[in-house]
Amino acid sequence: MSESDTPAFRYTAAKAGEIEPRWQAYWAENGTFDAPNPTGELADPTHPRAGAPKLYVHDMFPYPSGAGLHVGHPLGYIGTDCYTRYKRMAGFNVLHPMGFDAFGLPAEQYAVQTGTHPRTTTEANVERYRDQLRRLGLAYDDRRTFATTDPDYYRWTQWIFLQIFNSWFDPSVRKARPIDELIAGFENGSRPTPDGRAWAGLSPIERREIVDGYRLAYISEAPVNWCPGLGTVLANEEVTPDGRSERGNFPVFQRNLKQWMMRITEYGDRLVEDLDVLNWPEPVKLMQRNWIGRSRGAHVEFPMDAVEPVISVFTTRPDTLFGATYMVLAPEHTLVDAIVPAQWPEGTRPAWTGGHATPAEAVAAYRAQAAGKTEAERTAEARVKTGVFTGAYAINPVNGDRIPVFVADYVLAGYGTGAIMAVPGQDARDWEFAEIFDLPIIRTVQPPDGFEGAYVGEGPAINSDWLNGMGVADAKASMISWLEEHGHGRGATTFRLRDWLFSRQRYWGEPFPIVYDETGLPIGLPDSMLPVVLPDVEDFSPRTFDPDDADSEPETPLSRAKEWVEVELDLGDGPKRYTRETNTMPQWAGSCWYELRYLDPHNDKALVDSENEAYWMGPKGPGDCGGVDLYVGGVEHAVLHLLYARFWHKVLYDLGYISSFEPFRTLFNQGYIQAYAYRDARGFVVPADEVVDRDGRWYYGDQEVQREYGKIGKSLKNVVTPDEMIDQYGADTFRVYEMAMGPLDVSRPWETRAVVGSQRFLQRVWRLVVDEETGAVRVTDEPLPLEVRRLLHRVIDGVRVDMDELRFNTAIAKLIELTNALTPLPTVSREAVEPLVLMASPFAPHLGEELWRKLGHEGSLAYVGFPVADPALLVAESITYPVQVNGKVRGRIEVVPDTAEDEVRAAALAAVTEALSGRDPKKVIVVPGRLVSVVV
RNA sequence: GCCGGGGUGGUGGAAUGGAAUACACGGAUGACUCAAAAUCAUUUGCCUGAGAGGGCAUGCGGGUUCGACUCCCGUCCCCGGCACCA
Repeated sequence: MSESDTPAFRYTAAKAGEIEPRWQAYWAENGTFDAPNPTGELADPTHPRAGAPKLYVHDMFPYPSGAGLHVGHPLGYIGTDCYTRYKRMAGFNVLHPMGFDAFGLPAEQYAVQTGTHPRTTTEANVERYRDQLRRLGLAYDDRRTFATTDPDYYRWTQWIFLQIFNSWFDPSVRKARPIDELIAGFENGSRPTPDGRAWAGLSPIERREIVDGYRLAYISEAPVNWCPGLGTVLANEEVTPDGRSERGNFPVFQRNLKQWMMRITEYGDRLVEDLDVLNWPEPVKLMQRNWIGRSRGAHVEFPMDAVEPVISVFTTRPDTLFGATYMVLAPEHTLVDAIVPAQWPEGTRPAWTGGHATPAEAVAAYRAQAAGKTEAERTAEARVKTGVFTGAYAINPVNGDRIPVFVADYVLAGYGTGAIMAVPGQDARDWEFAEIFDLPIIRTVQPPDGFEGAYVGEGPAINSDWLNGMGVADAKASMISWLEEHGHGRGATTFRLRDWLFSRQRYWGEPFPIVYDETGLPIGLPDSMLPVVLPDVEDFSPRTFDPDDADSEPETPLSRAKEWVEVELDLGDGPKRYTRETNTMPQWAGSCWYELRYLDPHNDKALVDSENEAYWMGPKGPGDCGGVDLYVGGVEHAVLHLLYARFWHKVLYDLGYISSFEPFRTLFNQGYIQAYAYRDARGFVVPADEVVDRDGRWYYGDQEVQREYGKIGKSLKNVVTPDEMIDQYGADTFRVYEMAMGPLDVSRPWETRAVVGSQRFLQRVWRLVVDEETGAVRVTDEPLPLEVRRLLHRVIDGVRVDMDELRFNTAIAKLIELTNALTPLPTVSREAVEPLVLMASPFAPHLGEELWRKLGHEGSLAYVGFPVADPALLVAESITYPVQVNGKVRGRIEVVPDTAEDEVRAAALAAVTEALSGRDPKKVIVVPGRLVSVVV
């Protein structure tokens, strides 16, 4: 395009490039988007929205990577920005903050490669992100921003850790309580110690060990996911189903290691139940329910016929107990050795022994074989059931039957009790195993006629004594009562959810506010010693290993900072030597509570002032959970972040620090912007922006290439950045395009060549106000033609509804319609243009401000009321009725509103006489205001 | 395997059980221009027809209804989650 030919005052990328930074500077100077708190340093009673209804809108904050933003990243941010700008205009006191999730692996890995300190790269990346977001015109309250790596922030992350460390879960009230209350109970004798010993008779160390066993944050030596390739342990949530690390895709091994855990399992019931009150997408709730995996059933005790130990099993189907024909223990089950007899019992079938001379040998061989398999191998083997007889028999408590006990790896050590009663008639896995080992199958629920295999459905109980004829639910309840009465078991609930592995062997994370004394037991530091600042070290690389070296030992980077680790402190009993905890917290820690800190970001007395928390996040009434009014982010956080954040929030609620018991009342998952990538014949990716489309085929130079659809990324050579789009079209055009592409929650492909449509729309809006040749404002005060006025009010009405429901694509379509209706009019009326500019401004805020100013207004439009439709004008002047004959439209009639039904009917029949071709209508349906349907 | 979500023009998408395809991209034609770009105007689901019109279309097959993209049953395909969880 040649500069000289373009009208001097047309809205172009260059014009946008001049307007946009000017308004961004104006907003920053005037603190336009600062939201007043009810109290504290951010209170402002003179603010235009002080005392107005509040709205807290919150985005999942970004991890500022070295690569910067691509066009996909800001989709949700633009969405919340449009929404909050609209709501602010509509009268709400809107809080919309942004921060940075800046601890984590990439900065550390980059640091290891380049020798730059992670803080240096992190700070540079954060600055770059701030600039990129600022250029988009996002309206944040900049006073409330922070990075999780700021010591002022992670001081409170550490403080919350200490609250969790200093709490225990009291099942009788189903909530966390201060650990001091537990200790007081032991001291005054109102609470017995777990093993019944008298508290007074215990040594201080024994007492500390007992108390440590109750803490919500605790150290355990338990099987954890050890990833030698990363040099760190990982949470279950960070391990893929095939047993590899989600980050880096290295093998993960089960190892017994001493690690910090959080007792999230205690919150299993509440985490499941409170999902019901959340306004979240159902798929996300379902994923959380599945992850937590609450199962209700019973524990049943099976005595052995020859030895002492009793085997406890968990079952969800106590009603099928009469069909339990054998038992299975996980290979790792601790009772296996205790029940194995010296010899195979008389008459043991050869197929059960695995060819071994004694049960001990058979079990040992099977265990060795099972332990040698990785998770991936176990899954890969198509789940053919394997196992071996232990030589032992148990007694089915309900009928006294003697049933064989097997060891098999289809029973998992980590779930339930690690042992099952096998009911092949009602369980597909047990059925398979029973067929292989030729074990008896007893049906205890009547299947439908002709049914083959394990029947897990509903039906009357059979072969089950007093249960016979009962439905499954009744039979379960009846069996549980019987078990409890006879001391053979009790109703029980188990969870798939495991406790949260909370320590990592990394440098770039929050240090634990924990030291160890000479006993080796952990001691929480007092608040006065926070923050525990991450020390500067020479070598911040974690020790990594050969990814397949399962026997390697974790080594934390902080353990090499000797002068930091070995410390003299006075913890109230005089100066003593202590050793600091050298693990760091996982990346999730910082995002577990950030929604609270935005409310009161500089408070150094508390993580958040309770009045401010109650104002922004408090429950709106009895039964309401409180929380952020709208939380927007990707569905990839459906379990990890969202589960951890809910857990911390509930602990803080239990301890009385906050009034909301859920962090995010409403959740919205935005879709992803994806992009096409192209590969040549050899399978190599070619730059997407150099591929041309000819007749439905794609060419790179003269060679044809194949198109695929997927993520935006460097390796796919299809990255488009917001900065490029801003340079080529301006931020407003980019914003409108992203919002107009489709519904916010749907993923869609990026298409740069379609962006021009959004620019044309903004150009037309601009042209309505400004003469492109002279720059003069061309708006008049003439009244609008009535038809256009009616359209204007229909658009206002529709746009408000769309905005409230985050349906920005249809809101923009309506604005385009209005613009297209105004464009051909001989004069441009202020009556239409001002509402149009106001309605367009959430999407194109810089253009909106500029035109508002040109229209003669002072200051910013951020607090000007959003247009309101006149209901009188929403009623159409006349109504067009389509007239259907046998479901097909054969004519139309036009009538004034409120025409009597008889009249409409007569007019309609007259309009379709030709189509009726003399036939008599059997039936005529008049839908008022809609259509007329004639049946012949 | 189980559980979700989704299949509408060349493309992104629109449609409280009531005119399918709004709005935009792309395409076509025209105006302006020496020309091109930009802009503006017209047009654009498919088939058929000179035209008026007619027929067919919301993955596929049924059903409910005066009327179905929308509700119900079956089926195929795509995307996502979980995966021996007793």
